[in-house]
Parts: sequence; C-alpha cells; structure tokens
Amino acid sequence: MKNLHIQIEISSELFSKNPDSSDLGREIISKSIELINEIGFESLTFKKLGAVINSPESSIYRYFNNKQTLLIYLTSWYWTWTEYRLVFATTNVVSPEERLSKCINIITQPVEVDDDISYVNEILLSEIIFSESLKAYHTKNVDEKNKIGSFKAYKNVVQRISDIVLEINPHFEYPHMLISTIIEGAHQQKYFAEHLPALTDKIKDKNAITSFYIEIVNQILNIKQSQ
Amino acid sequence: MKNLHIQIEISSELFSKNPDSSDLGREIISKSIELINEIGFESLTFKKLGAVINSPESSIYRYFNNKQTLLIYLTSWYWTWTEYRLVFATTNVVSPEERLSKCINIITQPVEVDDDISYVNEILLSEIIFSESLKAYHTKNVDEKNKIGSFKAYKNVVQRISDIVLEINPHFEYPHMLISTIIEGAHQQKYFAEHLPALTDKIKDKNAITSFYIEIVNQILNIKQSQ
DNA sequence: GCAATTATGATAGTAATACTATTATATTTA
DNA sequence: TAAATATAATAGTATTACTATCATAATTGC
Repeated sequence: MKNLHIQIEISSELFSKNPDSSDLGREIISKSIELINEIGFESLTFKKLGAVINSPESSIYRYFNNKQTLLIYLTSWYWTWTEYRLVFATTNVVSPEERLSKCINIITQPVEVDDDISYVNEILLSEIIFSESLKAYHTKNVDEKNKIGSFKAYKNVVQRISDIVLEINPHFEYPHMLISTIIEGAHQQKYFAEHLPALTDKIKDKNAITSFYIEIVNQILNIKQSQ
Repeated sequence: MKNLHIQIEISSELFSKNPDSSDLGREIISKSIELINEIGFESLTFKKLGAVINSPESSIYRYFNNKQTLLIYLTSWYWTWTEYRLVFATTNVVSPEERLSKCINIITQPVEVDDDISYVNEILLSEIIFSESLKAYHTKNVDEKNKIGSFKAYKNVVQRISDIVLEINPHFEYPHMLISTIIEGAHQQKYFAEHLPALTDKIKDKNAITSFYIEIVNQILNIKQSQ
C-alpha cells in the first residue's frame, strides 16, 4: 500500500519541544527507532542515542523529559498513522464484515512496506510497537500519563474498530474488550513465537496469528466465512 | 476453596539461596508480596524491602541476584500453585467442556480467599500476577531466563489447559494460542478497567471478563452452552 | 558442651543511570 | 546587524543496583 504523504500531528502534551520542528528533532525520532530495534527499549539511554546522532544527551532532553515520553510519542505516532491506514483501507467498502476483516489484518500484522517519504521508518516502528509498546502504559504513572492524553491515538483505533463490530452486531456487549484483546494478543503471540514458543502454536505461515483472531471474530459475531 | 497444605517446590535455578529454607527467606517472600502491592514492582528496591524486614539489602541479595529474579520466583510459585488448583478443580469431572470451563474461571480471576496457612498471601500474590507478571518475561534477557526454566510453571499451566481443548476438539489448530491469549487477555482487561477504561467495556459484574472469554471459547470450540 | 560451619548484620564502596545546570558558540529571525 | 533562539560542550548530583569486607550471631556435628 502506497500512502499519500500524510502529516502526522502529535498533541503538544506529549513532548517538551516538537521533534517534528527541527532537523535535530527528526533525527532523534528517526535514530531512536533504529536504536530501540537494535538494543531494545530497556537498554536505550539518551546518552547512547546522543552518541548515535552526535549530540549531547542534554539536547535530547529538550525534546523529551525521559525515554518513556519518547516511547509514548512513538506509539502515538504509530496509532495515529494506523488510524489513517484503517480509514484508507475501509472507505468505500460497503460490507461491515469486510471492513472489520481488513482492520483485523492491519492491527495483527507488523508493517512490511515503508512509504520511504518521511523520516519515520514505519517497518521498524511497527516492530517496536509489537515488542515494546506495552511498556508505554504498563508503568506506575499510567494514570497521570493517561490524564494528559498519552494514549488517545490508541483509544481512537480501538473505538473505530469497535464501531464496526457494533455495526455488525449492535447487541454485542464487549466490542472494546474484543478489539483490545486482539491487538494486544497479536503483539504477544508474535513475541511468544520468538521467545517462548511453548506459549503459542506452530506458526505455519506468517498469517497464522491473523487467521486465529479472524476466526475468533467470525465465530463470536456469527459471521459466515465467505471469502 | 480450601486447599490441603501443599508444599510448593521451586526449581533451584530460580534463586541463589532457597528462600523457603530460612525465616529470613520466607520473610523476604512474604513482605515483598505486600510491598510490590503497595508501591508497584518498578518502585521496589532491595533497599526498601530491607527496611521493611529490618535487614540490610546485602542479605536479600544472598537469596536473589536482583528484583527480576525475585519476580520470576513469585510468578513460578503462583503458576505452580495454580496448576494444583486446576488439578483439584478438574479431577473426577468427566466432561472436558466442564473441566475447561472451570479452568478458564481459575485463570481469568484473581484469587479471593487465602488459605491462611503458608507465609504466602495468595490474594495479594494473584494481584501481582495480574498487574505485574508480564514484566517477568518482557525483558531483554528473556531467552537466557527461559533457558534456565524460569517460565516452566506458566508453560505447564498453558499445556494442561491446551490438552483439554484438544480433548474437546482434536482438530483445533491453536490451543496454546487460545489459552495464552485468554490468560494474558484477562490480566490486561483487568488492568485496562482500572487504568484505561476506554480500551475495555463497562464491567457489569465482576465476572464480565470471565464471561467474555468463556463465550469466545464456547464459540470457537463449538460448545453448546448448557449450564 | 564445644568447635566448626554457616547465616546474618553493619558498613562501605563503585559504576552506571537519569537527570539538571551552566556557559559558549552557532544559527535563525526581526 | 542586533536580538533571540538552538545547540554543543562540559560538569555535577542523587539514586540505583549492585559487590566486598568483616564482625557477630545462630546452628550443626561430634
């Protein structure tokens, strides 16, 4: 899928200085994505990131108060961008079943093609989301972060897909539970496949996880498998 | 449910010195459970724990190399104990559907009664499992920890319930995926209900999460709801 | 009941982390 | 061209996550 060049806007609550407003800021985002992929979020320090971009750590602190804030920025970017993808994939699709199916595909698979335009490598970013994003909200200061809207973009995605679920079955009681279970589940199953295979099943093809969740959705919403 | 007094044995790979072998060791376990519940795992330090039990941090280090190791010990204890609960709840139950239903109940709900015998407060421990256990394996050294058997007890539980799933439907391709999705999903939904309610649904009664996952299982395994 | 072993307490010390602060030097803008 | 702003370079601090040492207390073996 080739995207139009969309400008992702991130709420000003989520940074000290907008990284999208300067070369250094964009470099911080771009290289942090690469570095987190290489060494993992836990091992990331602003000192190491500074070394990569040839800037002192104090310069990075001007953009983000700490690395959790940076991770929240990255996840917000991803979910805002993913909402665009969802809209793009579902406009003009009449059948809600088909729209839902397309959405599940998008949320259960890491990105495979980069649009090559922006300074954000979407393939690597989606890898980070799958393996590290839960560290953004599984933290002692969730409530405080939530209050300033740190997880708004994620919530919007869950809400949007839940709406399709309700279109299909207006009496279904747990649409948000269903969608967040699928998103988080897909992330975890991929992690398990890589690190704790006993907690998942033999992954025949790369769509196994997607198929599993599609089947759950079809069953629980009584959707006849047509395609 | 009243348990017989069962001795939980934890593999010697998971500690430096067996905490079950001394008063100080048992005190470390007992008070760490309380302290993690109070301040959260992130905020726990061996220094603070030492203050609570009136021992220097260096004494705690003789039992556990670091706090991650302590958390792994606690999760292993919980899952080993939970496997006993599963066995106890399912022996002499003929119908695999009924056995599965009982298992899902156990894994999707925090513990509500403490057996009051051991030094482990099972209610508080289960709270920790629900809110913090993913931090035991979502870490850069998963593979190394996995190699020494740190997650064996958890895997055993997933395996045991997966076996029941296969009894009901031998052709079902994703039993482990289903069970680990349910366990992790139940933990997360409870966390969402407390901190990020937009990601879940109104919880009518305390069994809502359990009901949701029971329904998924029933649908996907084609189980007729009888009770 | 005493020696030998082992566990614990008390204290100190170190490297790394996660910042904050200061000042000089660029770069941009008015 | 002056003023404002951004970045670089450097230093410093509190906390964390340990490690080390030695004295004392408790336990065990004979």
